[in-house]
Amino acid sequence: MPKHNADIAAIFEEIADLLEIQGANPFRIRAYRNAARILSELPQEVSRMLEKGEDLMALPGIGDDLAAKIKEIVSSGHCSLLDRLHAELPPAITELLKIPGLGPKRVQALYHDLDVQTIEQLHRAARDGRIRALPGFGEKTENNILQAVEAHANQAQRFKLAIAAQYAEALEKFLAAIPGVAHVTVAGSFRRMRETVGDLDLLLTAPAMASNQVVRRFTTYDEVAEILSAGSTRASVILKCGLQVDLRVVEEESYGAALHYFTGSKAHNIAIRRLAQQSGLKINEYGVLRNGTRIAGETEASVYAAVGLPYIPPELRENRGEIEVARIGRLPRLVEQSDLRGDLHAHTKATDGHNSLREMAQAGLTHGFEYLAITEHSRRLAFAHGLDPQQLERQCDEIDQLNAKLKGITLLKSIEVDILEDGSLDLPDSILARLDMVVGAVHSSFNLSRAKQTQRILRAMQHRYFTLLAHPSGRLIQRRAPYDIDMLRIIREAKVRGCFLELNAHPERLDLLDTQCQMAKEEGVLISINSDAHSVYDFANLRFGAGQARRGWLEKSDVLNTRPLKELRRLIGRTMS
DNA sequence: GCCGTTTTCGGCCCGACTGTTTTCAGTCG
Repeated sequence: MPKHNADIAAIFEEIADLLEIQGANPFRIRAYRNAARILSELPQEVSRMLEKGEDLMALPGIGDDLAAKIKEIVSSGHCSLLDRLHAELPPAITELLKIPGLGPKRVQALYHDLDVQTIEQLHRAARDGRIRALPGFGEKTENNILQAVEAHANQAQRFKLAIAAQYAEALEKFLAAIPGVAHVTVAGSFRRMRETVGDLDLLLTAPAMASNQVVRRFTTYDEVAEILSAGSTRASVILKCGLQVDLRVVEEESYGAALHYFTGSKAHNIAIRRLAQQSGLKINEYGVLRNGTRIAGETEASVYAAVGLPYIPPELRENRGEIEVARIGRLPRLVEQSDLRGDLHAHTKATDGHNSLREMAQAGLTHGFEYLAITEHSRRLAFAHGLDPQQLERQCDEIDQLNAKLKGITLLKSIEVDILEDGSLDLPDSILARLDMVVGAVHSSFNLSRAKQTQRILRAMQHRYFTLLAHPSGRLIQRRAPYDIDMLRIIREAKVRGCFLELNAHPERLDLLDTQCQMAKEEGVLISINSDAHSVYDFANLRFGAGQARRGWLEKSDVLNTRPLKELRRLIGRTMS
């Protein structure tokens, strides 16, 4: 069984959980969690790195011991430390940590005193009133556990960014209207534009005297289903939709420090605070302090400046090397949504879209596009009314006629052609030759082996008219795993063939992943940030695509559709045989 | 368990809220 990075990360997470219950050194536990995070974000497989004889200790947070453990897991399929821990503690016990309110100490006590090993046993113990008798527990804690266990059954999922945005924006409006409130900012993973968010972190500024009142008002928001906690400066609630919202109120002078703290990521914050420590400073959510005296904190930039760094954009704050490049003045100038001059993936009602060519062109114009590629599905995708060669011919004629009348925007003749299982394209060269560009995509046979799936896509990219690979990994967030492919080989082939990869901005896709964007950038392959619009409203999704691109460190020059039309035509116009 | 402008030991981010006690541990973000 090949071990993927995610498998190894899961083993390290489990080790961390078990060590925590045993009361091990917290920094040792952190080392395992840190390694799990590093591995799950790593774009290449460590098993492959080992095959190639690369040194795992070059990875941040991986030292002698963890490198040896990774080797052991890859070669033998198991980890002796985990085996030993399983012999010492019941294997299901880490499940108990997922119950809100239960941490390692309480889980340890429940196991030791009541032999609670599973969530079912926990439920019974709480119902029978046996928990309240334990030292450090009480009636209230027991009740909370009971409720948390019952809520765990239909536990809250992570929310896709676009969905969270709807709740966030409504809340922002509500909060901004509260007397005394100056700033309202959604921080946390939402501000970092992560593809899904576990909760919303809202930061408000208000005078200290008003703080209490502001928190109370927040808890009366119409959509609040449950108040988890509410103090004088912070509160947590669950909305009716199941989304948790954490609110924090600070004074204006602390806005920057609080925003930095509340935006995260945790790993980034820890690294920044460590830097501060090294120069005798302390950073908390109220400011940057030297010997107890505030020296910065009103803006985020002032916090970074205090530790000798330029402002780091939120999307980069994952502790994936951004601090090191900031220190040497090499931060990327991240691409902005407004840099996009066009969109290279859109459908009309000729197939499964909802608007006409003209309506899509008009909408493109209002989004400031100079060009828009029309990319219907091809005949293989019958359920989407995919076009056959004759239908595509007719659409090309229509586009030519419309282009003669349109001012300020040019429609590009294209197609989202199916890449068939053997890597051939779903339409003949005779019609592909007439197009401005060819977008290829996989819509079937998702479960091929890694070798076959990779070969399939490589072969498609070798086609003389192939221009752009749409949604390269095929994953649907929380619904469908990516197909098993060697993305680095595909990116390198794109470089050789002079073609491009898409970052599909649809909130369900956001495909390429951020780390894969970074990989493409390093290999010198341009990315096209496309909406995959099926209606005039979908161009708004480019916001999420731009966010993902920024998380992938992409600059304007790394993005194909930041180019003016003339340059774009030169780039997509290559014909290789 | 990792790591080094505090270099091979001795540190490792920091504060709010809750519940149980009565000064603090546990949990969470």
